[in-house]
Amino acid sequence: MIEITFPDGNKKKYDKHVTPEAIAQGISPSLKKRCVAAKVNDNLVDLNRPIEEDASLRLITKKDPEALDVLRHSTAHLMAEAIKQMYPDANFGVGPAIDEGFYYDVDFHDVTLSEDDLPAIEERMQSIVDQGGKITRSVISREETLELFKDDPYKLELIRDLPEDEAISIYRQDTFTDLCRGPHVPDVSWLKHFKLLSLAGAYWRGNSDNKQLTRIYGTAFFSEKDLNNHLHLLEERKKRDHRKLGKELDLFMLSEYGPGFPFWLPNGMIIRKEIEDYWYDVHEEEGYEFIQTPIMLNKDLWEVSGHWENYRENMYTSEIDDKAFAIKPMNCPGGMLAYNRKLHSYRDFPHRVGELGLVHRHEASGALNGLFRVRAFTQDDAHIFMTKDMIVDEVAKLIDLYDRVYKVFDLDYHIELSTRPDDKFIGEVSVWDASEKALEDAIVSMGKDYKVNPGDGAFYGPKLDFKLRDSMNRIWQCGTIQLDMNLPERFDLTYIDHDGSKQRPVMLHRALFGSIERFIGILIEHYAGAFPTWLAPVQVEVIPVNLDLHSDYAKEIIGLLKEQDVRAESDFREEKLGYKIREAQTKKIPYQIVIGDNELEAGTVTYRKYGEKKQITVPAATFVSMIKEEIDTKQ
RNA sequence: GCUCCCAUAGUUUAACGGUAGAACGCAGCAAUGGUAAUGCUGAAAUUCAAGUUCGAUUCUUGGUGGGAGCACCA
Repeated sequence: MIEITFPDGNKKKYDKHVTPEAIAQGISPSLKKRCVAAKVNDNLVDLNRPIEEDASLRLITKKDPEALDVLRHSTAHLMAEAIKQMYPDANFGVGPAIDEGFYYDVDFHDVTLSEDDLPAIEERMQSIVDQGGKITRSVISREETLELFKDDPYKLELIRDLPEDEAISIYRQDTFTDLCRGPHVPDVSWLKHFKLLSLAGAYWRGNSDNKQLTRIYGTAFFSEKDLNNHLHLLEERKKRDHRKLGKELDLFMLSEYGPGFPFWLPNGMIIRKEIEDYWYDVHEEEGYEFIQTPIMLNKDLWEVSGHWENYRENMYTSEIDDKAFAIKPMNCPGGMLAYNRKLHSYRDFPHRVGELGLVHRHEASGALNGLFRVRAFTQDDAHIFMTKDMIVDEVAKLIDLYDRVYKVFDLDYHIELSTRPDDKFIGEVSVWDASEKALEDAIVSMGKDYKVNPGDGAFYGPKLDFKLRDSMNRIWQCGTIQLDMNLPERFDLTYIDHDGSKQRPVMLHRALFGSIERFIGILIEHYAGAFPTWLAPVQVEVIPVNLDLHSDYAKEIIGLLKEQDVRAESDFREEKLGYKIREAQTKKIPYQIVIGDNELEAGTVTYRKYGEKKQITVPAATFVSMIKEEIDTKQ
């Protein structure tokens, strides 16, 4: 007999070799039906895997997050089986479950697959499912495995990399056998709701020196409904694509004359200026000073900063008067020069210096993507100089600031702490430990949760990253707070301490939006182009019912709004009311006002808010103060 | 940078290797209106370079740009 401990702490005796499936069945047949896999001593295993000794057991049902991974991994195998049947020469790389689905990397050799081939593979997958079949696991010897996969070069490579003493498991279903750690669903009949989505090249083992395989992406769910919801989400993301909306709303453009160098158009400029003004306001309140450093500086400076050595391939260079210059890829070196222009006292710390700095980086052509990845962008940078014992308070203050600003944009976030890399780092381990502790203390003091990424810090210091979640469930890294132990040394930064001695300040880099360009790209998709009133390029569209009778009153209303700096417009073309209303809607203007005889006589306006159906008539002055309030509070 | 895919008026798009067609937008004319498209008329396009062909938007090669990924991303 062995003893099984359940998640609620209950213990129960079972015969040796009992399977999780049998245990589930014993509890209730309906539970067994919902079970996908099990966690035995925290290892995810198949339901029919016998348990040999005392263990803790957690049954994984369809509701558990791990269950989707199992399902999707099994669907990847199903896809591989279908592909093997259709393309017998295909060789397989790896085929894991990922966040929203799965993929499998396949070497089709001389065959080039296109997206048009995916439906046929899907059909084959479906017919395999229709035939039904168990998925079974077996453990075989290394020699047997090597023999079994002798025609699969990628699998052989994976097998050779497995530790000598590790048991090698394979999974079989019907005609298909794959090297796999598992676990899998017990039966292919579980795999009903899947969809193949796209394909693209992917380097074998993620190394650009290796051959490129064809990666096929797909997704799978337990129910038709979940699958459809996910497909709708993907469609909605496509609809909100900032490149599409940016064109429709005339916010920005890209030209083939400047790949990766965005142009800001009048509408986009309004949004950008609002955000920058807000940034200056809020930082001024927080005690920041502002600078702007040159875009181009002598190569000697980049040698001091280390960029010439470490970042050269991403820098644009030029010559001035026979001297080598580089366009800045980061703002910090210029900021260091500004700091060093004079002596600093501990009394002036923390010394906070902000810069909306335009940087240029030569990104690989294939990396460019709308406003998300560009070659020229504005960092909302700041450098803060202080003493060691100020770190906790200052970082806490920053977290509070970030928290407030992200709320304004209705963006959730979580914090990740990246710590000292294992090998490549500068400075003393004890200093690193203290710095990491300071960052942690700051987070804790603000009552925030965080996740640790061990070894993910930059070589020059630990950092906090702020990962935003948008309305389409995507994660974006925007904010960052990084301690820097490198540049203060390289630029020999100092301050005068109490006792008159020269000391080295602590410095941190921080950005709230990261890149203004990218942040606006995120906002476009987050809001689906329907910006909150304070950001909207046009805030009010005034529509007269009859041009002859109501134009003057329309102009009067616009005058009232403009007096309060509300961006109001009217279209005095000879078009029908319905036409103008439709246009205001397609432009996603927050407020449309219709005025006719009724409004003219009563001195009122009839407004409708974007996204709502109801029409409300109020005195003109009431409307003005209402919208003014909404704009001022950035609702 | 790599693999695959794509490139037609300002925008979205149609055209077996044989006259480039539409919708929106723009301009002109008429219609004067109450919550998502009034009608008529007009101007407006084959990404660039080479090749195959009697003839190329269509086929081939290359350039440029874009997309999906990969790699990259202090």
